[in-house]
Amino acid sequence: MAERRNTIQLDAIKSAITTAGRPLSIEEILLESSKKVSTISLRTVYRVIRKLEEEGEVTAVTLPSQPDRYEPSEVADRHHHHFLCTSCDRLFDVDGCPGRLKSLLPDGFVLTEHELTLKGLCAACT
Amino acid sequence: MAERRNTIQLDAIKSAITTAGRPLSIEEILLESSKKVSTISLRTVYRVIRKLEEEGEVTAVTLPSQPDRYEPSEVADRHHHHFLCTSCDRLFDVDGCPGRLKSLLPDGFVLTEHELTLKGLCAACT
DNA sequence: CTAGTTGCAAAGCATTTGCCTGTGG
DNA sequence: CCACAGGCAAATGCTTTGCAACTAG
Repeated sequence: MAERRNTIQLDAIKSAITTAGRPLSIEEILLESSKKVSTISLRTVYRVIRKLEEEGEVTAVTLPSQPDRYEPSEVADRHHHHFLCTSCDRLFDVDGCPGRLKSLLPDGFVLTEHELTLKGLCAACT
Repeated sequence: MAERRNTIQLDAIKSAITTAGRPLSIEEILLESSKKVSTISLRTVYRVIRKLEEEGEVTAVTLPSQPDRYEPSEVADRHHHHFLCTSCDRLFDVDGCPGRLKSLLPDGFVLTEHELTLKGLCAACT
């Protein structure tokens, strides 16, 4: 049944996400895919992203007081952190990890995950 | 003009925040101060916390998908990070800092702040 | 022939506030 | 006597969706 159609909107959205090299917000995805399909709507971006998310193709990145951003799951699955530019509000991936985290813990605490968000100015905003 | 009254509610809230030793959510503050003033209302917690925040006595801690939590500004001003227990949902302060963060940055990026959130199980939930 | 798209209006949703009546510092 | 507390109901501020009519794979 589930006949799968390959629409230009789906294409534009997928391409936006994989090309960006950083997690994009719904608005950013809308903006970016508009360049290919000028009439694309916010509604469609939401619908497609939800579907890609369910299918496990994209993963959400959540920051405080910020809308979720999305990146390809294969990128998200590689352990990494993020850099938020406080000027242009764009989020970037940062490879590597400071390590030595367990030594920060109080006694009796067990560490299972951690999130590091760096903030400052990106190269374009410096 | 601003006649200042020292109510038992204000007392209970201040005491809850300073005694906890960790950032408390509005709900947690309500719960904790209820032990001293059983009739205290959510409305009052909000009103008092806002005032203390404006006066710079308490500082908000914001996490993704979590209500804000509050701690005394003197604690917040000492650079530290947080540990979120994924079982009891309580947030703890963690002293120290992994360092070596600048080396993670791409070229041309300028680092001004960073936030580290550790997650796992607290001593009580292990 | 239908999955997919649009566009807008409306629905979440969780936190925060307004208001108005009491009350206690 | 007036700043503050209490109790709801309602606003707020987003992000997300429902719907019904179109469009295109």
